[in-house]
Amino acid sequence: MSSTRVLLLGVLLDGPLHGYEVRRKLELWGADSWANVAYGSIYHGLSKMADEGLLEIIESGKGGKTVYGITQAGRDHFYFLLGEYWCDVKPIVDPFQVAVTFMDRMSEGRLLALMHERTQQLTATVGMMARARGGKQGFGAPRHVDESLDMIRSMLQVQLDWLEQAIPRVKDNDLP
Amino acid sequence: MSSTRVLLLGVLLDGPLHGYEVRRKLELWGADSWANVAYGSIYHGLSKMADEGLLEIIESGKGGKTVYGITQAGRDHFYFLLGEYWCDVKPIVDPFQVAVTFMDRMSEGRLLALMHERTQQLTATVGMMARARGGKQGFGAPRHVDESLDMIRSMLQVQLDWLEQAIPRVKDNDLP
DNA sequence: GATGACATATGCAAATTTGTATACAAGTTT
DNA sequence: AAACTTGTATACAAATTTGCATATGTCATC
Repeated sequence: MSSTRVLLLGVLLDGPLHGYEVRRKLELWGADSWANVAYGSIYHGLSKMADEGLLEIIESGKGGKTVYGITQAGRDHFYFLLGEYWCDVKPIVDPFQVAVTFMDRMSEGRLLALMHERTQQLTATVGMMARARGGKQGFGAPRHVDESLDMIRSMLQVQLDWLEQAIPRVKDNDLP
Repeated sequence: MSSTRVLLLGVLLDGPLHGYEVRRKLELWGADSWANVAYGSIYHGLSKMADEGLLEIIESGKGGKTVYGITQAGRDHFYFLLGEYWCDVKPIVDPFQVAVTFMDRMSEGRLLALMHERTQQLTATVGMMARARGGKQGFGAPRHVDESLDMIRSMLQVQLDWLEQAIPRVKDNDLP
């Protein structure tokens, strides 16, 4: 199961919002770099949870915006899910590892070229994230959302470190 | 988009297999700890890609097993996707960061309890992964799949390191 | 006041994923 | 050998996600 529901419920804890405001808040938090919420899913998620009684429709804009608020059942469910997310070690989904899995399917030349290319991409991304740090508070984002971004940055650093030691190994035919 | 397609195509590179064999191979590679392939999706993915000409049905078992092989179009598509996975820095989806995002929604007591609980869970998981390292080669898994598991272990270590420095900060009211 | 460029805001069909039900073979216990 | 557990193997309905199509508002500029 994805994290869409917790995110939607969590965003609504402080008061009713309509779909687009939810989206903005998630963007502000940088959720797109550590969660997987396609913005199209927001509207489905909201209306589904309203059906289930976790949310209620505050203002049904016929043709316009629909404002959703969280119900007590919704709050309860949120705290239940939150507890799970804290306790359970769920798998971290890293698309790069799919690439690594098939590193033996390419010629050494192509592999090394791609490894260098990725090193550059990663360095740029990590640098950008470091600079972006703290820039969101001005727009009302809580201070601790930066903690998530720091962790993501460290995880990208793990990829960088791996590349750094793997490149010489590939050259020495120690890998794959 | 998820990584189901590359994984299925990649698993079939070496020769035709039926659905359950694909599943076993992915399990052997430890794919469930860094990818998100529900085993139910395998059958859909295979038959869909067969429709699209990326795979071909080698042996259509009416009522029994269906064996799929990769076509040239499938190989081409695989290498195209693989290039993308190497170059593009796609978001790492980490469910724990959802938990961190809402750390300000709990009492300090409960938060600290959950942080300790997670520290323990993580320590256990990391230990298990360290011990499991290398144990799969005996069953025909390529040596470099361990590289993925190492990276995942390091990423879990990032969570541990974060917790270690965050716990005192919470106690000092420096967080959230 | 027309034009264009953006930001705001939602909905939906098509594609995908999930969880579970099903079936049968093989082994093993009683 | 009947009654079980376990492993093998697939399919499917229901739920979810995705990418895109569709409006509408607004602000500047010519």
